[in-house]
Amino acid sequence: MAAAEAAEKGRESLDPLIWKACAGSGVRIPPVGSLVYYFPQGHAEQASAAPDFSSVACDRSFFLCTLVNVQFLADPDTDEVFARMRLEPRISAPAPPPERSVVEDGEGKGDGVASFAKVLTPSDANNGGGFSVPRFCADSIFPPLDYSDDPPVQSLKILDVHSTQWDFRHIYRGTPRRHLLTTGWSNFVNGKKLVAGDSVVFIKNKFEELFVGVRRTARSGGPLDISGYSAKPLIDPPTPFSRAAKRGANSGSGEGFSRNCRGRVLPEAVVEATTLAGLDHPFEVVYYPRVGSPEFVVRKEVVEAALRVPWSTGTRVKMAMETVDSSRITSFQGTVSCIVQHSPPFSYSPWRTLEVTWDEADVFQTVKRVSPWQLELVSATPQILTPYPAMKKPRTAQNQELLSDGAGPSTFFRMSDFSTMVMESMSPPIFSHNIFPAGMQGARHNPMCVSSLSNFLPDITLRMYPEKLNSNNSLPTTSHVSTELSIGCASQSGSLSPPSQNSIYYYGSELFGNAAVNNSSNVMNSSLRLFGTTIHIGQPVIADDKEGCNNNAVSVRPYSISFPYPQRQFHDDPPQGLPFVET
Amino acid sequence: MAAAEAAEKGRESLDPLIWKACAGSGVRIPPVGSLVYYFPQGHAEQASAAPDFSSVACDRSFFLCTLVNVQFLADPDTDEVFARMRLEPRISAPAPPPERSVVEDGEGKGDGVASFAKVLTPSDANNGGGFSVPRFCADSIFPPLDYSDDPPVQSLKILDVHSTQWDFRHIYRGTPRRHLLTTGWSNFVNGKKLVAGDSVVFIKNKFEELFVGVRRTARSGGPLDISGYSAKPLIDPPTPFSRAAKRGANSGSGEGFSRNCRGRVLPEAVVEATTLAGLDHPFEVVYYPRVGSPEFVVRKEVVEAALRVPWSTGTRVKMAMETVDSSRITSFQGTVSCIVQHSPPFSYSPWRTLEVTWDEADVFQTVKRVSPWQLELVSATPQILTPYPAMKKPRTAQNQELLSDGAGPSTFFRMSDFSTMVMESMSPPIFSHNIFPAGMQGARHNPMCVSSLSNFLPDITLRMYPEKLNSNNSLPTTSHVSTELSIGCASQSGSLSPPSQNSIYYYGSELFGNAAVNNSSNVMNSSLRLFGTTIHIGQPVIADDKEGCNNNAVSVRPYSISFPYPQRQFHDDPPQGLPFVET
DNA sequence: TTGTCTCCCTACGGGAGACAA
DNA sequence: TTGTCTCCCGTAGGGAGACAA
Repeated sequence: MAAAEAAEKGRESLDPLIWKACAGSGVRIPPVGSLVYYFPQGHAEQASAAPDFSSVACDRSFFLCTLVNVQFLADPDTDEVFARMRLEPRISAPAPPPERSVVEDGEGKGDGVASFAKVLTPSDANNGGGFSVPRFCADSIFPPLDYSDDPPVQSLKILDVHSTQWDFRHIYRGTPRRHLLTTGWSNFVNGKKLVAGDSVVFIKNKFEELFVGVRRTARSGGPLDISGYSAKPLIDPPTPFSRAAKRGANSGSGEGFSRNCRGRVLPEAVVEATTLAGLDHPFEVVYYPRVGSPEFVVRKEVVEAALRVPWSTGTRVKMAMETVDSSRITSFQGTVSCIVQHSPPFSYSPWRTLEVTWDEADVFQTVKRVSPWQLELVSATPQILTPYPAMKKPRTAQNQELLSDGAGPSTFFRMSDFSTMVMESMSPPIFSHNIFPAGMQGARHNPMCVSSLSNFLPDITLRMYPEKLNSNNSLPTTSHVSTELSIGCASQSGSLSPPSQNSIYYYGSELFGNAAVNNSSNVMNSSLRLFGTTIHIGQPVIADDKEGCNNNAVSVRPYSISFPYPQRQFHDDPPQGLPFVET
Repeated sequence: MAAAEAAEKGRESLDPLIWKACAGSGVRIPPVGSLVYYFPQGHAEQASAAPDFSSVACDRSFFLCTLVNVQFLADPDTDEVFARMRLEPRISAPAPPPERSVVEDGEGKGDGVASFAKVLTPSDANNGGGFSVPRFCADSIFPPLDYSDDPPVQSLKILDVHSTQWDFRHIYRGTPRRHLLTTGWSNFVNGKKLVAGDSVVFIKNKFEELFVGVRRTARSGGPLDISGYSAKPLIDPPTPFSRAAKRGANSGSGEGFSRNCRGRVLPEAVVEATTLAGLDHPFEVVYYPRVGSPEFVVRKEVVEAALRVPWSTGTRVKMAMETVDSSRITSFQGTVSCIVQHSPPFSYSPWRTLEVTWDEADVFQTVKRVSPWQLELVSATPQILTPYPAMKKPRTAQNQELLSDGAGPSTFFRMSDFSTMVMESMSPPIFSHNIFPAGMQGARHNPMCVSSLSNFLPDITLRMYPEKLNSNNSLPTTSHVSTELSIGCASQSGSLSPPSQNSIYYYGSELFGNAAVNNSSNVMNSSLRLFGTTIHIGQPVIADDKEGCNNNAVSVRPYSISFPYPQRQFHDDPPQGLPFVET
């Protein structure tokens, strides 16, 4: 069984609310009983080495399943939380029982659970045993201090995910006054082997009991490469989860666990799960929630809704991401720069098929390729205020060469089986849209405007995604539109509006929680900047993984990086430039 | 396979000479290819909990095997050496190939290997990082210091059993001058988790390379109970060899390994080995050499020779034991006080059937029950100089009740199958003795003299052990006899002499090495003290394990404890009263 | 508000001779 | 000869305010 790989890990389930707080509020575990899609590619991203799928007879790259069981667990060595999910493949899709999962629901704060995460600064992790407690954390999570004392001080008893108690001295001192954890903190840092960049999560439940969780950063020394997934040459060398380093001081110096962002799951477990799924047998998967490791078990409705959207190069999108302190959700905006086609056996997978150039170039570029359901459309009708001089010659010819490469014309999603499933489960009204006339191939290659990717869709894809084509004609948008100067080619007005703003939001809120809804509204009511790319503007590109859309070609050119996100005022980003995704 | 239990332990074989030095010179591993007996009881003594033999169909309690392979290994966690032996059961006994094992051979010092063991004092283990190097160790093992320096000092690079190097500063300083290890010693103590009572073994090979081994004491806190083995209620609770205690400082405090004298071997491995042996399938066993854990894989000749000896209550015996510094072998003398009969399924086993009251009451009583091949006969004809007033009434009646308990009369060794094998392999001359007339049962219950146990042997046993009965008539002894006051009832002159002094010595020297021969001679030429017991005097007792010969009944009464063993002048016993067997 | 610095106090590690068993 | 003590020094841990980002 797949369970063997984590056989001795995580004896008992955690309180789901505590688990969720440790995992981060952005993590969505579908409710038990719901219909989900399982994506082996996403599973493989969590493996310590590249799984060898050559033995898998089935060539499907996603599997419709019923989620029959979820265990909320924690790694005994690293304290990282993970979920073990039992899945039963479903050929046909019976009506899913309407059930809601605590973890899928929004904040969990309504349950009296509050949490605060902080990325450890070098001072927190290295120096003489002190931890700077952000004021918000002290005020909202810790019991109130008696400020009539001088200095105000108290002892905190905090349980970790293994119910081991840690004692900390919480003191409010210094000039100016600040909250600190002193005695006990050093023990904790050593015991948990924390380094700068790791996060601690302080959690208070409705009984005012305190808990502490840990999120590990991948050890610095190499950028976290999660930009894309290629089935062949998975980068990381196998890092066995060795428990060595119990030797004397002279020998090994290891910490006893890997900090690799992969490495928690055995490659064999992925292959096994995929094999079992292909045989329509029940199987188990283990999911470690991490920023940059999106869920690979996703609600059926979420996936299918996302695939109804007419994603194309130049589409303006936004992606919700929780702040590092897990207190809020922020949206980041960008432009679809590339439609990725994976290598076999995942040619037909929608997993991470959209490559996005993010507006905030510095912090977000490491997550370049995302899956459609991670994105929301930005409902903007951008006004092209100034023509942008093309820095490079439009590569129309080259892209057409690319299209004619290989075996036949590339398609957006060539997954006929998936499409079939999508269509089976579609609600009738969606089918009532008009079919957009085909035959637009190569119609307008104006660098100032974006042709829909559907221009390149062959007939079969048009038949499979009728509503996508139709949506290209639906308008108008109701969102506020930025009046800031926009550089480059934004999506053409009227050609990118989502078919149904409501349906997008519905699933978006499913995916990202209620906070995301509120936040998205905020963003929509805020100013909106748009960036373009110099190359792929107006040119839908279907790129193979190996060929790729490398950054040289995409060439992001931010014009202005000041952007008033009111939501970020309480962020706990470490100031020394740790990549956002590592927190 | 039995190997699974130690699957990840001990990757590679050590140099057998280093292994032997770490194990102690008293350890004898039979040579590969030789015929041996395997005793599951001895194997079970090394298990972490009482093996459950109920599933073992075969009721044999020992197995004639060929030793087909030996690996000399070291535990990666504790540094303790152990041997993995592969055994092939043999129904018939072909001529064993004459081969000698390095480890079975005597000192190993002829190979240029020298070693010195020291029991760590509290100062060595606890205090501010120093180790008092005995002068002999510094002179014989360490490279010579340049005594013209002031102070003389050098750096020692010493490899442990995993080839990890440890650096020590060796200095000769203080008034009066003494050898010390300073810098590096504290690291070593912490790294190896040494405590007072543990031993370190410094070893020099013929290339003058230095090695260090570790022998662990059972954690003080309870006396080491290895006095006897009962199949049913094995005392120790299961102490899983957990690698926990990787947690923070607040939680568990474990060391990562058990200091239990049992605990290295899984009970299931013992059952598995016994099961396979019973099916005449090859199997593997792991043996951890420890004082008090005698070898359970013993050369066939050694066992059979020992069983030819007419052991009986009152027999004067001696047992060789190496000094704690492994530099010498010392003999301890005592009197057989009890013949133990085990509970099923080991009723027919010779394992630890002899209970001995040792002359040196304080240091040796913890090893009360021994196997015949661990003992040598003392060829003495003790003179009873003063009648000893019985402190307790002779429990003749009670003992006779005990004899009539259970299913029929108890026997010396009721192991018909073993006897058969012994007889098959016996050399013809041994069979040429006369059969002693039977029917002496209950003849003389004189507390001043010891009746031979053979008095109680039923006919079947007489047939199996003809030479034992015959030996009761063989005399005289040629040994020196003590003129010290002897208390209690010693064995009657003329009734205990061994049939062949030479044969006893031959196997004795096989078992304990050449040094034992020399040493034994020394002892024989020294004065000889004899002690008796107040209870079992003159009463051959066959006791069941559960009923036992408890100490209250046996009641050792030493009269004089000064005993000039010249061999002990260089001992490294810690002075604070650690039991001898724990070193 | 909070990250980092420096100061400074204390505890502990550990190296030395004194001294005694 | 060597176990243990006490002394004493150096370093590291860590708790405090200063100061600046």
